Amino acid sequence: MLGQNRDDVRQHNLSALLRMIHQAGTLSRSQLTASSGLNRSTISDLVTELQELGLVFETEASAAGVGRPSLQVSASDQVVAFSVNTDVDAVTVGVVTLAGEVIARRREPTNQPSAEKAAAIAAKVIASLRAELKPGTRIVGVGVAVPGQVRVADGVIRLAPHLGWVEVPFGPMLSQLTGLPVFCDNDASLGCVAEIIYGNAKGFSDVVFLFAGSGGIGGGVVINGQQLRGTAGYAGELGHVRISSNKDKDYSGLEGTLESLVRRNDFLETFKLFAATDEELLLEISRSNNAKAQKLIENQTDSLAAALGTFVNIFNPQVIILGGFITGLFAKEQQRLLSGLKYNSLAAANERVLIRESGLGSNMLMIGAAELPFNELITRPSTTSLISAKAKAPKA
Amino acid sequence: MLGQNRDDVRQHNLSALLRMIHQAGTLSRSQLTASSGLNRSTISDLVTELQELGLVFETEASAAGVGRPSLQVSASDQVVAFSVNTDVDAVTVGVVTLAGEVIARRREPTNQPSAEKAAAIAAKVIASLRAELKPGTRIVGVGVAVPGQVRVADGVIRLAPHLGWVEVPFGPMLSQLTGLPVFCDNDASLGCVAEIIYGNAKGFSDVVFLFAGSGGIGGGVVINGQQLRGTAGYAGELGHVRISSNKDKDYSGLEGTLESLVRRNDFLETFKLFAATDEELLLEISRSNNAKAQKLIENQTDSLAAALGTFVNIFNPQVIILGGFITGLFAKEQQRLLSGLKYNSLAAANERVLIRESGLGSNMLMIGAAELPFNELITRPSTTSLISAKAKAPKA
DNA sequence: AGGGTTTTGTTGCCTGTGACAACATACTGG
DNA sequence: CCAGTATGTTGTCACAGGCAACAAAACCCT
Repeated sequence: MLGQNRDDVRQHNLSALLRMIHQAGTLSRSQLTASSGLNRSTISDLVTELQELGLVFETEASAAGVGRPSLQVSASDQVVAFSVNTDVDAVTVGVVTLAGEVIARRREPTNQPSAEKAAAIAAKVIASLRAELKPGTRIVGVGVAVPGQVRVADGVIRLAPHLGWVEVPFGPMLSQLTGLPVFCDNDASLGCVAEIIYGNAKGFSDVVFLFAGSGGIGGGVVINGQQLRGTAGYAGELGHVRISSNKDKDYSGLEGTLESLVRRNDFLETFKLFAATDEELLLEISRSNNAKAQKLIENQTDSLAAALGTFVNIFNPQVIILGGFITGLFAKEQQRLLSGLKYNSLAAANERVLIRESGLGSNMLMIGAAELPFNELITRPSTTSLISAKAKAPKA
Repeated sequence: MLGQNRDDVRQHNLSALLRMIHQAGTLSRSQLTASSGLNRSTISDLVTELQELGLVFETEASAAGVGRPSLQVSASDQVVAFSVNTDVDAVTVGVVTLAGEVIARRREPTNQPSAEKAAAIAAKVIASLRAELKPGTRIVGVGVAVPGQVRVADGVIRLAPHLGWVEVPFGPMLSQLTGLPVFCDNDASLGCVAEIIYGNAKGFSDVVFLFAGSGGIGGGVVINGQQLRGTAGYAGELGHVRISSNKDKDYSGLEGTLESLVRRNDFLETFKLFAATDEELLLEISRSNNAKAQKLIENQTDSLAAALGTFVNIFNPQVIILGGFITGLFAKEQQRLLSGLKYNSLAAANERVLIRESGLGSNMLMIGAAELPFNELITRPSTTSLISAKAKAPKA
């Protein structure tokens, strides 16, 4: 349907306003008027509708400046989404408000859970968090961040190597257990979205995101404001980009890739650590002073630079966001990384690119995953149905 | 301006219809009704407006089937764009109608022309072709395909290594000489667009295009129906993707890239040719039977496969279109290429990807370049001004 | 040949949406 | 307290597309 009829305009404008409010948290009506280009009276009408839908609320202005103070429009904190991150060592569940705030988070340690087990854990925590929600709170749905390749359309995990999941319909499973709509996507892609809305890529439209955790290297890309997903949702696998003729294989079995060359485990071995949090590892990297460690840092920095060069040539982004232990390489060997990047990319494309560290820390995936159900709501504000927190029959 | 007002709807629908007609050449009103989702009466109204703008014309149906025959709506062949391709050995200028037909083409041989010289040649040929246009013909503008990095916004060529152009405002130069609006873009990007509209990628929304000519390897990418351009228009430099630790440099000075490993000149040397057209070279590749040539073909096929694997991991496209001499590798070593691609990419992403040869031949760049001005017209059908072919004061 | 059926174009009317202008409201600053 | 400025509110208006009824042009069957 390429045509657009009358009703679509209303939907579009309602959606555009809600998106602005969601991303900013709070905006004045006059700001909405200015940045939407719509008439004052139209904004008034649309905001009233959003209010009636229970998605936003208005508050008196804290007058500052000449003229009549504009009403402040805020995203409702009575509208929430659950976010789930299934990782090798834990299942983490969060509650995120439409205003973008993480109001609860619970981490359930486990060890390489099967999909069934992870879904059961997630459903249990969701039920418990749901019971604690304030009365009147309504739920949009559940967003799941998975370290692996996800078929976004139907929530099937095609391959999550560290979890050992192959072709698992995790989305439907969790939906069955919770009775809520569930949306799944790759963790790094969601991290990228979160960084753009609330983090260090805020406001940028062309962003490359690279996250290096214990589960290898994941990537997320946003181009012209749109998430790169590809035909089936498997795009953006930046860790599996081949940059070397090396025969080392990565976790997905591919040779000479970024993930096969920039490895967290190499650092753990060199520092003689069995396990470490990202914070501990970053500290070790920053204060390392022996030759062997330095050599490792330099080699990995060079590999990272080669990959970043390729990304710059392919995407010509405004900013590259680094997350996980590779931020340590950036911090310690910034000059080497930047000159390597220059060396491996075209001048036209690399001259304006910014490199930044991830800015959201541990809430990143919670926020990113919640964007999945929120995005449904924001795209169709007046037709998406919300579910009451206390949907089950209350005891008399 | 995220908001959308009443007038935008009309523009949007007008634009959507014109785009459909442009791509199909001719469509019946009922087809327009069906695929736009708009009402019959609305279509009637919109088509009338497009007709009044002189962009389309209607003809009686060649009745086939029950029911009243639907009027056929065709793109006007009185509305044309000039396309220009500046290459190392020639400047080629074409005239393309809004229906997508190349009605004239002229090739002016030259030798590594300066930007000034190329612009002068192009302007001269445009003037001569313009004089031959049928009276009543109107011109949309000029589209230029350049083998190099182009800042799309203002038509500045940042670097065209083979032409030796650095930071040249070719667009403004040619606009000055012709008095027409001029739009520039990278040649391979335009080839990709052409293949999607009229060629072997017709109808696909996620396409990777790779063209290997005498000027190295260029790439074009379309994601979700949108051309990948990046912040400044330098995205899609697929030839400069690093796939090896090799120290060989490509034409832009980058090491270990696809372009440094898959080289036309290697074939010319092996076949002891000084120069050859693509057709001649493809013939040589297809009938080569000595061990040395075979080894070369296999090596280059492997390099190509590694790069394609990376593209599949990054973009998860529906189809990859190959153009230039690498189609010879695909034709001769298809199995090797496909299994190499599988080896170098994730199963989820590679399982459905198609590989095809370019289908437009020598008109590809003419069509692609013409899309640049046409796209302006199609985006804003009622406000874009067209220029009469005989704009100069006629002699009494 | 002619009436029935099907599909499409045309016309006039209707509804909903955003623009606009006039007015009301709420603040600052002298 | 009044001028100035910015914003919210209200009623009217213009205009785009939907819709229904009718006309037109083909096919099909008897």
